[in-house]
Amino acid sequence: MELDNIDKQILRTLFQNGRESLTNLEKVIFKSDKDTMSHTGIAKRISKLENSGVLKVQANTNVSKLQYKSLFLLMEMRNYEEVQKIIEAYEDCPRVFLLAQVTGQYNLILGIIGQNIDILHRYLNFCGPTNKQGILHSATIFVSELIAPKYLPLNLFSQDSKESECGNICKDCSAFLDSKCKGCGKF
Amino acid sequence: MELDNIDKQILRTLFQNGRESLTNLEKVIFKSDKDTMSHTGIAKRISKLENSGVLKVQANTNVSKLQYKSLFLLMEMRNYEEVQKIIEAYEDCPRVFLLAQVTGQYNLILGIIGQNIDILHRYLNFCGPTNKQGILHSATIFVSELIAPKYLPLNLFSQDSKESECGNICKDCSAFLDSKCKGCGKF
DNA sequence: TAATTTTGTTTCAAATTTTAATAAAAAGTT
DNA sequence: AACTTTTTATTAAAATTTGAAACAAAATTA
Repeated sequence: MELDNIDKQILRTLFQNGRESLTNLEKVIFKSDKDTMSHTGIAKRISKLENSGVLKVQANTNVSKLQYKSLFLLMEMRNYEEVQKIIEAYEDCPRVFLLAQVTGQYNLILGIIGQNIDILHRYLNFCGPTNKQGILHSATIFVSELIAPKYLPLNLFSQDSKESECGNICKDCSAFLDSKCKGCGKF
Repeated sequence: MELDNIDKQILRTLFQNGRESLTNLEKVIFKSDKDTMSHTGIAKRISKLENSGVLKVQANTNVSKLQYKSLFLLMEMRNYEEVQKIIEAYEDCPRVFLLAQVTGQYNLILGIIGQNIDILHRYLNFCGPTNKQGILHSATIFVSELIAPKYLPLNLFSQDSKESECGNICKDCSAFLDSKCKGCGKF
């Protein structure tokens, strides 16, 4: 997918305000431009960008404002198959705000979020990826301040109670039973 | 800032589609709910969330679809002052999609993005944060696949030609002069 | 308790979005 | 080159949505 200047202008403007009206987009994008485009044309551009999977306009959340805490996990797995297992288990975990397969000493990086440090510790100890098989080595890095992005695309407030992919059953967990942890998706 | 269930529903729904109309939000949020709220009420909730800095509806971009490449940098700086210098220099860099101050062996994590591997290498060698003073140690981790978030809030297509904070002057750079690099904000 | 602020409702005109019909341009085929 | 198809954009009208204003209720503060 190649983007032309109009596409980039659209992305740029919607980055500032994702709910900007089409009529305003028309004005803003072509304010100092020789060529113009109708708001209907812009609407079609947006649909095309969305349908091709390049653009998604979303509610991003400033987790610092909510006092949430986060950490990064660097993981070295025994082999590629184990990497895949972790990815499958945790890619939809509501606590995972970042998941990347990488090359070098480590082969996975995860970003994990929690309502407070306690919950993060509990996650690490009981149901997080570092409890899985196939890990040769891992490093935990606590975030003292997340500077960018200021607003993160987080499905924090997911209510889906579909079976968790990670294989952990909250109702078997003492932290959950003691109400110290509210379980997946109950942020 | 505390969020109640209606706020969470709003965030959840706008996470799925940031341009959902207020009228639809009303229908979706209260479809199976005993209490309801007018679309005007929801609009006021959204404004409040935005004004308090918790929510921002933005265009997020799927960088994989654009074939962009990325890497993480872990940096250990000599002292806190040097950490601050890097943050000030790079927090607004259009290539930096992630910037966090952390504790442990390293004290900074950066995520860097580029149109291709070449540009990333050039950035590392010439104008990236690893060229700054005060670095005791750094590790570069190339991303082979970014799994989550699928859509990143990136100001990739920024056109602002305001002076770059990083202190590098593109017009003094051979890569820029040779058109091998298009400079900041010219994605 | 009273005053103030916050949060929400209703109503309705103004603004916006969507649809459909059409045209022009670009890409693909013979 | 000529023709067809596909893509992209325009206009205009209809349908929908938004936002302002006036008001009411609830929560907060003095």
